[in-house]
Amino acid sequence: MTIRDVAERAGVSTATVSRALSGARPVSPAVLEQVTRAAGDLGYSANGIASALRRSRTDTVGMVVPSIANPFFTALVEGVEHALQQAGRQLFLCSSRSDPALEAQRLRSLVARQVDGIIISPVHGVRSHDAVSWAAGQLPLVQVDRYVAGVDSDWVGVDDHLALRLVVDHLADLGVRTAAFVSSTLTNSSTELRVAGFQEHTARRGVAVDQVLLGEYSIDWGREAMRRLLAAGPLPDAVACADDLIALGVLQVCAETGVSVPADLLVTGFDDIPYAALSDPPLTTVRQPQDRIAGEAVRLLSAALGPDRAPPARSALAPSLVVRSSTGITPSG
Amino acid sequence: MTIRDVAERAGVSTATVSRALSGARPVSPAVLEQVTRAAGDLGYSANGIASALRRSRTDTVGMVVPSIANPFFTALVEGVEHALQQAGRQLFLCSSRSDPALEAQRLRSLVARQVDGIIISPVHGVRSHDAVSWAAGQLPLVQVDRYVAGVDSDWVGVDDHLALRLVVDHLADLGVRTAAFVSSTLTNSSTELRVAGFQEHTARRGVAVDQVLLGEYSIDWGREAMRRLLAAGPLPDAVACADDLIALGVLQVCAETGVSVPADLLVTGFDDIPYAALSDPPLTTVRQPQDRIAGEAVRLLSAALGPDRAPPARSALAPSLVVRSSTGITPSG
DNA sequence: TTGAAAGCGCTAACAC
DNA sequence: GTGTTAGCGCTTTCAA
Repeated sequence: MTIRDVAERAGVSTATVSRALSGARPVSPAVLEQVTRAAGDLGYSANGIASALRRSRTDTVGMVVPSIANPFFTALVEGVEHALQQAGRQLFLCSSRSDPALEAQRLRSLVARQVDGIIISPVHGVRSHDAVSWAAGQLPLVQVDRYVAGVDSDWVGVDDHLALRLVVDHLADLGVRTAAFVSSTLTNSSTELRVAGFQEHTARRGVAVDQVLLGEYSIDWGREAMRRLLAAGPLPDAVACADDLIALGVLQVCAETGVSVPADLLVTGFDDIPYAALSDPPLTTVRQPQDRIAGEAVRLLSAALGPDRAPPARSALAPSLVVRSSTGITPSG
Repeated sequence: MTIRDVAERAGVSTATVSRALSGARPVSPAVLEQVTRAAGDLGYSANGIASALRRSRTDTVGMVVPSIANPFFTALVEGVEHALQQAGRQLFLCSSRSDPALEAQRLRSLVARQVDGIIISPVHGVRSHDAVSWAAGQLPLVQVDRYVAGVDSDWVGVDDHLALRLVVDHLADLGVRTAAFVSSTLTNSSTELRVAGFQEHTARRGVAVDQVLLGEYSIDWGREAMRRLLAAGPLPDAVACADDLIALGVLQVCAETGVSVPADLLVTGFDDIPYAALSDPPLTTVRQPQDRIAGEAVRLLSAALGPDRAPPARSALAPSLVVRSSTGITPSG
């Protein structure tokens, strides 16, 4: 079932069928009618691979994220998919599973499959460099959320420095004098900026930094980190976390061990995933404008796909603070 | 930068380059070395589109799910991606956003892009029929979790009937005499089987069915349903939910309105998403063997990609009950 | 407006 | 083990 079958049935050339079906060039109404009918009768659907080879474009965009289980990335992916769809493009989604080697493989695969462009949230600030840099040299590429330095590409994400200012100011205003920070090992831009922001703003507000614990972005690491804080001696006034998953793990251990939040300890997260409002107690967190990040990423990529070469853009969008019970009034208080 | 450039540089034919790089046929060590070096020097990476056109296969599998924000599907997707990767295939992921029209469009697009096969969790038991049936006629297709009846394809999912037996027996054993069920509108196989299972097993155990509320699989619908139950008068002894998102919404409203779970009301979910253990109180739920479902789906698809045509397989895998505080002892009790 | 024909980059016969 | 060559299905010159 190829374009030739349709051409024969409609009594025209393959060129005419192509033009009629794609609408690329005008075709007489009578012929259009015939071709449309013939294609319909035959149940013809064009071979996108052949078309892509000929046109050397696939109308497909690849996206690589460290995890599709993390609701933050899920929301980002949904936003990107939606925005792309409106631009008539498809999304080819890959998970790098936080593994630079797998990430490199995914990028090679996307380039081999001739996607028109790539949106990536790189795993690692250093170990992702070569693969991302190579890919950016092959085709238009936009980094989201995290970025690797030294790659000539656009970036869109949240203003991490501002975000930590919102968190620390909120805690300091509540009278916090000592605070710990639980984050991921310092391997990418976002993480580094969040830790740096925490250090800077606590210093500015005269809040003593109790501990900075580095692990990974997961509930399990949050649980582990909270256990370590408990084992280390007297708790600080607050624990700020670099993402909501960590914070949810921290809250879970608090509930298990009888640490009352917020009476004994204030806890904050980052991302405002849907489950942040459902924990015990509901979590105060930083809301990222994911839809705007996704939309901007697609916009930048579309621009990069166009003819004119613009200099790399970096846009840091403003986050907002969502205050819930984990730093607020306890229900029984 | 094509295979011809590599061939010229290596001083061999394009066919030899193809053979050397793909390993499809033996090549002398010296030539292999030359070709590899030439390709490396040039930074050559093969054009997968051209290769796909020639071989008429893409080594790519398409997957369509109703939502990538639902952690249940996220876990399923991760499992499928992992299993495919081991089989040397890539995943092309699409979200149908629970919209049959969008789902049909995604299927058309996947077929046009010549994926080798499709794994789909259909949106709707009836309205997905035509598109899924058409796609199944074009290429190998496996349905997961949900299915549309009357399509000649494999299916893998959980044994919903058994699952509801586990839930109802657990509740009945705890002394529950009246129970409500909160689910999605009856539009697909899973949902129907869960409601039917609830009805049947409550009847068997002599538990009176208070109400069956049908909406959608979301936290918001869980909230809304619980509000309706509160407004309707005396609460039943238990509320069973058709998925964890609904149950989390129910629990949230309970917490807000002072309904003590499990003292005043028992609540159960379905799926055992990661957040089911983090709610207030932690949620008793049915654990689906997602990894096994994903693995089995890929296995069935691989079989369907092979030469021999087997009759459609239906495998319903056994779930297990995970008991947590929402039906257990209250911490203060 | 339409058709003939070239060719996108690759791989698989088929020869040697 | 290697080269020559045809052709996957489509789009797009070019000519009519």
